[in-house]
Amino acid sequence: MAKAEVAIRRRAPSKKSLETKARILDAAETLFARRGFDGTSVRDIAKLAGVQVALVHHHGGPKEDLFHQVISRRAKPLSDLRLTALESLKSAGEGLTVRAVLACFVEPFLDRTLKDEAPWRAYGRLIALVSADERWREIAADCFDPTAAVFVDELSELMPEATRLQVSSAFVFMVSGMLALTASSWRIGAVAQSDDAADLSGTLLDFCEAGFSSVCGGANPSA
Amino acid sequence: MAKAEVAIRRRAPSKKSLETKARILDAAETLFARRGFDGTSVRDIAKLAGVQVALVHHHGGPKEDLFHQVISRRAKPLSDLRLTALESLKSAGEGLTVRAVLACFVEPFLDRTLKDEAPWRAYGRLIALVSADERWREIAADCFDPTAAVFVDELSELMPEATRLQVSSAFVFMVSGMLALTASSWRIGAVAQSDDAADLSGTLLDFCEAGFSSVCGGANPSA
DNA sequence: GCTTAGTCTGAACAATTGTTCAATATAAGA
DNA sequence: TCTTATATTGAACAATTGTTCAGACTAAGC
Repeated sequence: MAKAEVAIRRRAPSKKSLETKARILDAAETLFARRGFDGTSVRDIAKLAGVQVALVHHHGGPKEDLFHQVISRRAKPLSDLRLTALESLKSAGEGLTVRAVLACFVEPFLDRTLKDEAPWRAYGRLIALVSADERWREIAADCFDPTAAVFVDELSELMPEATRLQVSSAFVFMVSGMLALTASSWRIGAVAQSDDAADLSGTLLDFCEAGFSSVCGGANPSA
Repeated sequence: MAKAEVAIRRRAPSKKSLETKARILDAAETLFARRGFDGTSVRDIAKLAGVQVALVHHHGGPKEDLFHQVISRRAKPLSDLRLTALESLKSAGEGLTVRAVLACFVEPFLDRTLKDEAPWRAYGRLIALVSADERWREIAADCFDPTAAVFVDELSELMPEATRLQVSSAFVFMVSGMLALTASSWRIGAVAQSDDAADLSGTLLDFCEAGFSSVCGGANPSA
């Protein structure tokens, strides 16, 4: 991350400067999502944010740091949404099914990236990009792996017969389906007409619930 | 595609020149897969191929055309593998199950991108990139949609209760899982130790067979 | 109100980008 | 063998890239 994070601040950043930084991150998020890291220039970001090129560096540091900041900015809130959903499900005492746990992971993401405001839509596509590119492995590990581990643990407890590899594999399949919905739902040809996001989300859960039970259920794993 | 494709040839290309072109496409494939379209420069490709920069243009045309050629070069053979597998399955008279049809689509791809030679591994990652980026929608439609349509048709016949949207959605989930295995199997933490590709391929089929039967089976779709 | 850390501007840097062109070497077709 | 279409070279083009810097502006903290 940028050295600005480490430097000793003698004055609190003004509200206006915080707004500027947010505007820069928003612009970067939009463009990185649309054209990828290498397809986006710092100048494009500056132009969209309505600021000078040097100001992007001032607030975001080198381009790679800026990218990292864009990813991590929404990662924490997203993880919180997922983990609190899981916590409240567990504290409910009943209904702790595989499907319900999967929903705690999938729905906070899809609710925002499919239906909600534009920034989250862009962020969704961006996550799909990051997850597909081994180049950003560190960023992905930093921002998403801890929460994913919690869910894999929970699922493993719910399906004690399954090996860790089986649960992890099924989890990756589910994540890939979730990201496909956000980033390339246009692949589902007819989907354009039916804009009911809840349907897609539900279909994904149907698909993955059955998939998990098949892969991680009590069936003979070697046959 | 390049105008070179349209131009009237008065002489057959020499064997050496065909080799050069193949070498350029190989280099482009490797680098595009590793760093994406924008992250790869024509000069990088030329250097890896051991030729002059201008020669890349001579054989591949503009960068976008070169990219298109790299994708389509292996698309035809791949489609043939899938379609002949499906044909021989159908002509066998029996065993025409959902899982068997899915295997006809998945296995020709995973067998090569997971186990086989390096060029196919790179190609697999490249397809994942193309599929995730709406920018290459035309290329993807050109190279893969026709074959995909055949399989969706076949699956729809096997599961007549399902709507086209349900089959398409499930199919997209399966494709996304398949691409995740090729391009980001590192996401499955422990997978590095078990290098048995057949296991992953089989796990994906288990997962998707159950998913299809859940989403496209006779269950009440609106409840 | 003064001081100055922090914000912002405008311009410039060197490096790299995709593409083009004239000239040379090579080999296919007569 | 001779002609010439094609393959290949080397150099150059203008445009864009990420980054930096000195100076002007603004407002936070005394």
